[in-house]
Amino acid sequence: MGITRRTKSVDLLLAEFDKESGAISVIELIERLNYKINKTTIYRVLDKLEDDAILHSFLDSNGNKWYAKCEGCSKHRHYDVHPHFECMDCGKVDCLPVEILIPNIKNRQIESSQILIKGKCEECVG
Amino acid sequence: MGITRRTKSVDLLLAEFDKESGAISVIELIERLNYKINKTTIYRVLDKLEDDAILHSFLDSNGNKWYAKCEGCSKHRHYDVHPHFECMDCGKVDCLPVEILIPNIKNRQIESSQILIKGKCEECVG
DNA sequence: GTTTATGCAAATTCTTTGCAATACT
DNA sequence: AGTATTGCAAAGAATTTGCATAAAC
Repeated sequence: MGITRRTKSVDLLLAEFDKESGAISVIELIERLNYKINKTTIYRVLDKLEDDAILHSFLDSNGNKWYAKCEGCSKHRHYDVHPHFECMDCGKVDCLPVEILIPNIKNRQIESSQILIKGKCEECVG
Repeated sequence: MGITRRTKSVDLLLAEFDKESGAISVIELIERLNYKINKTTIYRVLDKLEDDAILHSFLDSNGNKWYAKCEGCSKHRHYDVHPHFECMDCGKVDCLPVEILIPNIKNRQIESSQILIKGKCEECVG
Protein backbone atom coordinates (compact mmCIF):
# COMPACT_ATOMS: atom_id res chain seq x y z
CA MET A 1 0.00 0.00 0.00
CA GLY A 2 2.83 2.42 -0.61
CA ILE A 3 3.71 4.79 2.18
CA THR A 4 0.32 4.67 3.84
CA ARG A 5 0.30 2.91 7.20
CA ARG A 6 -2.29 0.36 8.05
CA THR A 7 -4.35 2.16 10.63
CA LYS A 8 -7.84 1.86 12.01
CA SER A 9 -8.95 4.83 9.92
CA VAL A 10 -7.59 3.36 6.72
CA ASP A 11 -9.32 0.05 7.38
CA LEU A 12 -12.64 1.62 8.26
CA LEU A 13 -12.62 3.77 5.18
CA LEU A 14 -11.65 0.99 2.81
CA ALA A 15 -14.33 -1.19 4.37
CA GLU A 16 -16.93 1.34 3.25
CA PHE A 17 -15.73 1.00 -0.32
CA ASP A 18 -15.90 -2.77 -0.12
CA LYS A 19 -19.54 -2.61 0.97
CA GLU A 20 -20.27 -0.37 -1.95
CA SER A 21 -20.11 -0.99 -5.67
CA GLY A 22 -20.03 2.67 -6.58
CA ALA A 23 -18.73 6.01 -5.54
CA ILE A 24 -19.23 7.56 -2.13
CA SER A 25 -19.21 11.24 -1.39
CA VAL A 26 -17.04 12.71 1.32
CA ILE A 27 -20.17 14.00 2.98
CA GLU A 28 -21.61 10.50 3.06
CA LEU A 29 -18.39 9.04 4.43
CA ILE A 30 -18.32 11.62 7.17
CA GLU A 31 -21.91 10.80 8.09
CA ARG A 32 -21.21 7.10 8.17
CA LEU A 33 -17.97 7.24 10.12
CA ASN A 34 -18.29 10.41 12.11
CA TYR A 35 -18.54 8.64 15.43
CA LYS A 36 -15.54 6.44 14.66
CA ILE A 37 -13.13 8.69 12.80
CA ASN A 38 -12.69 12.39 13.03
CA LYS A 39 -13.73 14.42 10.03
CA THR A 40 -10.23 15.84 9.59
CA THR A 41 -8.77 12.37 9.50
CA ILE A 42 -11.28 11.28 6.90
CA TYR A 43 -10.15 14.07 4.62
CA ARG A 44 -6.50 13.24 5.22
CA VAL A 45 -6.82 9.50 4.71
CA LEU A 46 -8.81 9.91 1.51
CA ASP A 47 -6.10 12.17 0.23
CA LYS A 48 -3.46 9.57 0.90
CA LEU A 49 -5.44 6.75 -0.57
CA GLU A 50 -5.78 8.78 -3.70
CA ASP A 51 -2.04 9.44 -3.80
CA ASP A 52 -1.50 5.72 -3.49
CA ALA A 53 -3.91 5.21 -6.43
CA ILE A 54 -6.23 3.08 -4.34
CA LEU A 55 -9.10 5.51 -4.66
CA HIS A 56 -10.04 8.01 -7.31
CA SER A 57 -11.90 11.24 -6.85
CA PHE A 58 -14.02 13.56 -8.90
CA LEU A 59 -16.48 16.37 -8.28
CA ASP A 60 -20.19 16.26 -8.87
CA SER A 61 -22.08 19.16 -10.34
CA ASN A 62 -22.52 20.68 -6.89
CA GLY A 63 -18.80 20.74 -6.28
CA ASN A 64 -18.93 17.91 -3.77
CA LYS A 65 -16.15 15.42 -3.87
CA TRP A 66 -16.73 11.72 -4.46
CA TYR A 67 -14.34 8.84 -4.15
CA ALA A 68 -14.47 5.47 -5.82
CA LYS A 69 -12.43 2.32 -5.83
CA CYS A 70 -12.92 1.31 -9.41
CA GLU A 71 -11.39 -1.15 -11.84
CA GLY A 72 -8.44 0.33 -13.57
CA CYS A 73 -7.82 3.10 -11.09
CA SER A 74 -4.64 1.50 -9.91
CA LYS A 75 -3.23 1.87 -13.39
CA HIS A 76 -3.59 5.61 -13.31
CA ARG A 77 -1.91 8.35 -11.44
CA HIS A 78 -4.45 10.68 -9.91
CA TYR A 79 -3.70 13.53 -12.26
CA ASP A 80 -4.12 11.45 -15.38
CA VAL A 81 -6.92 12.10 -17.78
CA HIS A 82 -9.50 9.66 -16.63
CA PRO A 83 -13.22 9.87 -17.29
CA HIS A 84 -15.75 8.21 -15.00
CA PHE A 85 -19.19 6.89 -15.69
CA GLU A 86 -21.58 6.73 -12.78
CA CYS A 87 -24.81 4.81 -13.07
CA MET A 88 -27.61 6.74 -11.45
CA ASP A 89 -29.54 3.55 -10.86
CA CYS A 90 -27.07 1.14 -9.31
CA GLY A 91 -24.48 3.72 -8.34
CA LYS A 92 -21.64 1.79 -9.83
CA VAL A 93 -18.75 3.80 -11.16
CA ASP A 94 -16.66 2.67 -14.10
CA CYS A 95 -13.42 4.18 -15.20
CA LEU A 96 -13.37 4.83 -18.90
CA PRO A 97 -10.15 4.75 -20.85
CA VAL A 98 -8.59 8.04 -21.88
CA GLU A 99 -8.74 7.00 -25.47
CA ILE A 100 -12.49 7.46 -25.76
CA LEU A 101 -11.89 11.17 -25.96
CA ILE A 102 -8.84 11.41 -28.10
CA PRO A 103 -10.28 10.79 -31.55
CA ASN A 104 -12.81 13.51 -30.83
CA ILE A 105 -10.38 16.08 -29.65
CA LYS A 106 -7.98 15.76 -32.51
CA ASN A 107 -5.40 18.49 -32.88
CA ARG A 108 -5.86 19.51 -29.30
CA GLN A 109 -3.38 18.57 -26.63
CA ILE A 110 -4.98 17.25 -23.51
CA GLU A 111 -3.29 18.15 -20.25
CA SER A 112 -5.87 17.26 -17.71
CA SER A 113 -9.52 16.66 -17.46
CA GLN A 114 -12.26 16.25 -15.01
CA ILE A 115 -14.96 14.14 -16.41
CA LEU A 116 -18.00 12.68 -14.77
CA ILE A 117 -20.72 11.33 -16.92
CA LYS A 118 -23.93 10.24 -15.27
CA GLY A 119 -26.66 8.07 -16.62
CA LYS A 120 -27.64 4.43 -16.70
CA CYS A 121 -25.18 1.66 -17.23
CA GLU A 122 -25.75 -1.17 -19.68
CA GLU A 123 -27.41 -3.43 -17.15
CA CYS A 124 -29.71 -0.81 -15.71
CA VAL A 125 -30.81 0.39 -19.13
CA GLY A 126 -31.67 -3.10 -20.30
CA MET B 1 -32.90 38.25 -22.64
CA GLY B 2 -35.72 36.25 -21.12
CA ILE B 3 -36.86 37.25 -17.67
CA THR B 4 -33.64 38.94 -16.71
CA ARG B 5 -33.86 42.68 -16.36
CA ARG B 6 -31.31 44.93 -17.95
CA THR B 7 -29.49 46.29 -14.95
CA LYS B 8 -26.12 47.82 -14.28
CA SER B 9 -24.90 44.54 -12.79
CA VAL B 10 -25.96 42.52 -15.80
CA ASP B 11 -24.24 44.94 -18.16
CA LEU B 12 -21.02 45.03 -16.16
CA LEU B 13 -20.85 41.28 -15.96
CA LEU B 14 -21.56 40.69 -19.62
CA ALA B 15 -18.96 43.32 -20.49
CA GLU B 16 -16.34 41.18 -18.77
CA PHE B 17 -17.24 38.28 -21.01
CA ASP B 18 -17.01 40.46 -24.09
CA LYS B 19 -13.48 41.49 -23.16
CA GLU B 20 -12.57 37.86 -22.75
CA SER B 21 -12.42 35.04 -25.25
CA GLY B 22 -12.51 32.31 -22.60
CA ALA B 23 -13.95 31.35 -19.29
CA ILE B 24 -13.76 33.48 -16.17
CA SER B 25 -13.94 32.14 -12.66
CA VAL B 26 -16.36 33.54 -10.14
CA ILE B 27 -13.40 34.45 -7.97
CA GLU B 28 -11.88 36.42 -10.79
CA LEU B 29 -15.15 38.19 -11.52
CA ILE B 30 -15.51 39.14 -7.89
CA GLU B 31 -11.99 40.53 -7.87
CA ARG B 32 -12.59 42.53 -11.01
CA LEU B 33 -15.98 43.92 -10.07
CA ASN B 34 -15.89 43.94 -6.31
CA TYR B 35 -15.86 47.71 -6.05
CA LYS B 36 -18.73 48.07 -8.52
CA ILE B 37 -21.06 45.19 -7.74
CA ASN B 38 -21.62 43.38 -4.51
CA LYS B 39 -20.38 39.81 -4.30
CA THR B 40 -23.84 38.49 -3.56
CA THR B 41 -25.21 40.20 -6.61
CA ILE B 42 -22.48 38.72 -8.77
CA TYR B 43 -23.52 35.23 -7.69
CA ARG B 44 -27.17 35.97 -8.29
CA VAL B 45 -26.72 37.54 -11.70
CA LEU B 46 -24.48 34.73 -12.92
CA ASP B 47 -27.13 32.29 -11.85
CA LYS B 48 -29.75 34.09 -13.85
CA LEU B 49 -27.61 34.45 -16.91
CA GLU B 50 -27.06 30.73 -16.83
CA ASP B 51 -30.79 30.09 -16.56
CA ASP B 52 -31.26 32.30 -19.57
CA ALA B 53 -28.62 30.23 -21.41
CA ILE B 54 -26.43 33.26 -21.97
CA LEU B 55 -23.60 31.87 -19.91
CA HIS B 56 -22.53 28.36 -19.12
CA SER B 57 -20.79 27.12 -16.03
CA PHE B 58 -18.57 24.28 -15.00
CA LEU B 59 -16.26 23.44 -12.14
CA ASP B 60 -12.51 23.18 -12.30
CA SER B 61 -10.59 20.51 -10.47
CA ASN B 62 -10.50 22.62 -7.34
CA GLY B 63 -14.25 22.91 -7.26
CA ASN B 64 -14.24 26.54 -8.31
CA LYS B 65 -16.93 27.65 -10.65
CA TRP B 66 -16.17 29.14 -14.04
CA TYR B 67 -18.50 30.81 -16.47
CA ALA B 68 -18.14 31.21 -20.21
CA LYS B 69 -20.08 32.75 -23.03
CA CYS B 70 -19.22 30.33 -25.74
CA GLU B 71 -20.45 29.49 -29.21
CA GLY B 72 -23.31 27.09 -29.06
CA CYS B 73 -24.17 27.67 -25.45
CA SER B 74 -27.40 29.33 -26.39
CA LYS B 75 -28.54 26.12 -27.99
CA HIS B 76 -28.32 24.22 -24.74
CA ARG B 77 -30.20 24.28 -21.54
CA HIS B 78 -27.83 24.44 -18.60
CA TYR B 79 -28.47 20.88 -17.56
CA ASP B 80 -27.76 19.44 -20.97
CA VAL B 81 -24.80 17.23 -21.58
CA HIS B 82 -22.24 19.67 -22.82
CA PRO B 83 -18.49 19.16 -22.68
CA HIS B 84 -16.10 22.11 -22.66
CA PHE B 85 -12.55 22.41 -23.84
CA GLU B 86 -10.41 25.05 -22.24
CA CYS B 87 -7.08 26.00 -23.75
CA MET B 88 -4.51 26.48 -21.03
CA ASP B 89 -2.52 28.80 -23.27
CA CYS B 90 -5.01 31.24 -24.68
CA GLY B 91 -7.76 30.55 -22.19
CA LYS B 92 -10.40 30.22 -24.83
CA VAL B 93 -13.24 27.87 -24.08
CA ASP B 94 -15.04 25.89 -26.75
CA CYS B 95 -18.24 23.99 -26.33
CA LEU B 96 -17.99 20.53 -27.76
CA PRO B 97 -21.03 18.75 -29.15
CA VAL B 98 -22.62 16.04 -27.05
CA GLU B 99 -22.10 13.61 -29.84
CA ILE B 100 -18.38 13.29 -29.29
CA LEU B 101 -19.14 11.09 -26.35
CA ILE B 102 -22.01 9.03 -27.54
CA PRO B 103 -20.26 6.55 -29.78
CA ASN B 104 -17.92 5.79 -26.94
CA ILE B 105 -20.54 5.29 -24.33
CA LYS B 106 -22.67 2.92 -26.32
CA ASN B 107 -25.34 1.06 -24.42
CA ARG B 108 -25.25 3.55 -21.62
CA GLN B 109 -27.89 6.19 -21.22
CA ILE B 110 -26.49 9.60 -20.53
CA GLU B 111 -28.50 11.77 -18.18
CA SER B 112 -26.09 14.52 -17.36
CA SER B 113 -22.45 15.20 -17.38
CA GLN B 114 -19.93 17.61 -16.18
CA ILE B 115 -17.02 17.72 -18.46
CA LEU B 116 -14.08 20.03 -18.57
CA ILE B 117 -11.11 19.08 -20.62
CA LYS B 118 -8.02 21.21 -20.41
CA GLY B 119 -5.09 21.35 -22.73
CA LYS B 120 -3.95 23.29 -25.75
CA CYS B 121 -6.22 24.22 -28.58
CA GLU B 122 -5.30 23.71 -32.21
CA GLU B 123 -3.79 27.14 -32.63
CA CYS B 124 -1.74 27.08 -29.47
CA VAL B 125 -0.40 23.60 -30.18
CA GLY B 126 0.70 24.56 -33.70
C1' DG C 1 -47.36 50.89 -8.67
C1' DT C 2 -45.87 46.38 -8.71
C1' DT C 3 -42.32 43.32 -9.33
C1' DT C 4 -37.56 42.24 -9.50
C1' DA C 5 -32.77 43.34 -8.27
C1' DT C 6 -29.36 45.03 -4.96
C1' DG C 7 -26.35 45.63 -0.76
C1' DC C 8 -25.07 44.41 3.65
C1' DA C 9 -24.29 41.51 7.47
C1' DA C 10 -24.61 37.14 9.16
C1' DA C 11 -25.08 32.28 8.55
C1' DT C 12 -23.87 27.89 6.06
C1' DT C 13 -21.18 24.41 4.13
C1' DC C 14 -17.08 22.11 2.95
C1' DT C 15 -12.25 21.86 3.77
C1' DT C 16 -7.71 22.93 5.86
C1' DT C 17 -4.24 24.09 9.59
C1' DG C 18 -1.62 23.98 13.94
C1' DC C 19 -0.31 21.46 17.52
C1' DA C 20 -0.16 18.20 21.22
C1' DA C 21 -1.21 13.35 22.00
C1' DT C 22 -1.23 8.73 20.16
C1' DA C 23 -0.45 4.66 17.25
C1' DC C 24 2.33 2.18 13.95
C1' DT C 25 6.58 -0.42 12.44
C1' DA D 1 12.73 4.97 19.35
C1' DG D 2 11.44 7.38 15.55
C1' DT D 3 8.11 8.66 12.21
C1' DA D 4 3.47 8.89 10.56
C1' DT D 5 -1.25 9.45 12.00
C1' DT D 6 -4.98 11.23 14.83
C1' DG D 7 -8.28 14.43 17.30
C1' DC D 8 -9.72 18.77 18.56
C1' DA D 9 -10.56 23.49 18.10
C1' DA D 10 -10.16 27.17 15.30
C1' DA D 11 -9.43 29.32 10.86
C1' DG D 12 -10.44 29.64 5.80
C1' DA D 13 -12.72 29.88 1.49
C1' DA D 14 -16.78 29.88 -1.40
C1' DT D 15 -21.51 30.45 -1.45
C1' DT D 16 -26.26 31.44 0.38
C1' DT D 17 -29.99 33.73 3.13
C1' DG D 18 -32.94 37.37 5.19
C1' DC D 19 -34.42 41.64 4.97
C1' DA D 20 -34.74 46.50 4.11
C1' DT D 21 -33.74 49.74 0.24
C1' DA D 22 -33.49 50.89 -4.60
C1' DA D 23 -34.16 50.29 -9.48
C1' DA D 24 -36.61 48.42 -13.58
C1' DC D 25 -40.70 47.77 -16.27
